[in-house]
Amino acid sequence: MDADVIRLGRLEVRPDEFLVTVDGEPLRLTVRELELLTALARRHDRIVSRQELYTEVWKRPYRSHERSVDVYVRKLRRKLEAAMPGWVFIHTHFGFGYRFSPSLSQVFHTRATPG
Amino acid sequence: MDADVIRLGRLEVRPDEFLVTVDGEPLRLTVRELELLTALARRHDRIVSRQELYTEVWKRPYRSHERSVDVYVRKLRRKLEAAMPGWVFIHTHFGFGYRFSPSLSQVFHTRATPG
DNA sequence: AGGCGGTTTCACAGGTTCTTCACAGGAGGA
DNA sequence: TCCTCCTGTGAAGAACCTGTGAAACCGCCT
Repeated sequence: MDADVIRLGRLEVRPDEFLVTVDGEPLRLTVRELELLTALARRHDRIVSRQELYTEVWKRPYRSHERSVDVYVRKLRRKLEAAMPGWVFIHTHFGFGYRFSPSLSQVFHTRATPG
Repeated sequence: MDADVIRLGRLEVRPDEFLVTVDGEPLRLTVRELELLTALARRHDRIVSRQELYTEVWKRPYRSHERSVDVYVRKLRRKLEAAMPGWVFIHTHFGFGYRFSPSLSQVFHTRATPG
């Protein structure tokens, strides 16, 4: 069932080993965080609904108004940002769900307003 | 229920993936916009009444004087025109409804009126 | 029992999208 | 042409969705 390794640039996810690394350095994640990240990474570059993520990770029926996915997206974003500053990983698709696509943040091109 | 892919020239609609592309580039649509475009594209080259579109997309009974379909046709036309300038996608059939048929705009052949 | 790390739920703030309205513009018939 | 009905369109408030900190909850260990 588990793919061996999901490699996305500097990020590596090894579900079978309960391990995620950035530049080879392990990321300290909890069980839920790891499972959600794995579910997202397996579907990288595709929009995935909360329902699909929830039923896969939490293994129970999804109720609308369920916010656990959002909360764990927040936790993942924080840890991923800390490990790779300036990168964005989890993109929100309003009304649809989330999409996992590591990409350099636009913010890095801003500068002080001239004049 | 959902057809996998609706392909119409440079346009591709993938309802199951919440995705529409033009020349492979994703189009940024909202939920309603995607649903209406999907409903239209599934019936391409046929005239479809507002009532049929409304009951399929909005999933509630249609009232005459309902203008939501018109408003969303406007939104779709704008985004499609931006993605493929010079093309017309949604044709109005006065008194009947709309028809989805990607076609090159007549405007491209106009010139200053002679005489 | 108390502490601890992790998970779930809650509440509110902040955004985005949807619906409705009002008026302008256009089409078709008399 | 004039009248009526239909469609195009911008705008505003309603409705809905997401971000987020923090409290509540839970199982485990000491």
